[in-house]
Amino acid sequence: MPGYDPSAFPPFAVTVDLVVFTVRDKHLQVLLIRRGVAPDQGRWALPGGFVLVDEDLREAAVRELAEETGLTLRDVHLEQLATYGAPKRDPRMRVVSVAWLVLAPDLPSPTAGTDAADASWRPVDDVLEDARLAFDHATIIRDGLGRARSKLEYSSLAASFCPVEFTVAELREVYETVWGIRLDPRNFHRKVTGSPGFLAETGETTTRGGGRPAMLYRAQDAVLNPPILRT
Amino acid sequence: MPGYDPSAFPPFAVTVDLVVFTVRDKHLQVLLIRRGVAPDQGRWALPGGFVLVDEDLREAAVRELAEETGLTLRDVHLEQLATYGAPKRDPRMRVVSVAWLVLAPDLPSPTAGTDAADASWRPVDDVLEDARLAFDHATIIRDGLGRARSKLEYSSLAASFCPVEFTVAELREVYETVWGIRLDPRNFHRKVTGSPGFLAETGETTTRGGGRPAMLYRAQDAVLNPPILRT
DNA sequence: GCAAAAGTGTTACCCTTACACCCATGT
DNA sequence: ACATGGGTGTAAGGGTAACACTTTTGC
Repeated sequence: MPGYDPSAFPPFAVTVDLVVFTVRDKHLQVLLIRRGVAPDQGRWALPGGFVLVDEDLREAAVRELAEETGLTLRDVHLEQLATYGAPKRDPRMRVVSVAWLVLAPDLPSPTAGTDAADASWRPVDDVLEDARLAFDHATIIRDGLGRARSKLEYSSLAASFCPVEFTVAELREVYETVWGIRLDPRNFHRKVTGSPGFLAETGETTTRGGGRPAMLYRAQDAVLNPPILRT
Repeated sequence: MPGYDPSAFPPFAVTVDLVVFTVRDKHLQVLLIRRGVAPDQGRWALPGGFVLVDEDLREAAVRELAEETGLTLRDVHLEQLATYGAPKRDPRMRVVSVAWLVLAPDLPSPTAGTDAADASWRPVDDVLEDARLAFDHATIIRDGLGRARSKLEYSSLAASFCPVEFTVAELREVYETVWGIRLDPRNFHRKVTGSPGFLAETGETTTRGGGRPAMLYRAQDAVLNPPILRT
């Protein structure tokens, strides 16, 4: 492989696709956009777009996130998921797409004020059942779901689904929703409040949710060694 | 974003880079190739190359693996690592590289009979210290090392570093080398032989390594739920 | 007072850990 | 016989899981 010859390699288009998850109404939901043009016109697709000439991949993801949802890095967790580049995944041309996983809190109308008028939250389970998704986006969402589920186990990422200040019960609901299981509220409480580096007390309480006032916490670090209980 | 206009998006070159790890001489080693041309001439680099027009990304990784090392999917574990596309990572042009993690057994002369004459195994620790690596390949290797270390914990991937038939002690040496720790041979033995779906007995034994003959095993499934012990 | 949710105490159980001990080979 | 590594037994300790119980609010 001697020095590069511009005509020696095929040109690709490079895009970013965003798998934006949130927990809303006791369901894990993913942000989708209805395609207005062919191919796959009328189908749901992941938000995303082309990477610009002088733009890093993460920059492109952040930009598209802001353009299509109004969300910023202060609001969400963002990490690279995987890259998809099957030759015919887009029938028009050779497109390689770098997919990003975004975990967002259930903000009020996160898609308002954007140009993506046809964006909406859809329950992940439903979406993967019908699977009338554009391109290979069903696969990408499936991969994102797997990543999200496994990462909750050994990180404190669940807090990314919560507002800045949240209660232990709200955090527990995230785990229960994403994993589709029930957790013992008492053991869960002990577990997360006893994990150093996970939660930081705010000193304030709230009675949203009813019952005895609950302590409000903020997320603290990032990774924690022993996994969160699952039974 | 109306229909695609071929002149509306910038063209990229897309490559694959391979982070091939093996355990050799009690050290985790990575396969590197000395660059013969500018830029970064004379520096060590990861094996890799351009993705072809009608080729899937994984196909490209498999092809490059065979071309540069002679290894095939029957020999190794291969999984996508991450994608790197900083605008100036290659000074000549805009290159997006999809990196793949390869875990290979310590085969006899795996680079023989290939066109990559300057390929050689280098201890990962040394490589990341000097860091006279081409492009952003130090970052890629670091990411690959992190992935390999964490994946050993909750998968049976360690067996990918072993020959087809291996002893429990050989498997243990993989963990000890990759994690840089010592494991209790007796507890380790109980742990792995007691994990259903991890090891399959061959019925044969070997005395390589000395002492009492050791049972030979083959790798069985892929994932196992409880993590391997680390103390 | 009563319902509802927050949070604490307690105990059985299991898995890990540490290490004593026996087994089967080569020399 | 003895060294070397393979493999089993066993008991202490720590974390999990299940659940009784107390606390603090709203209605």
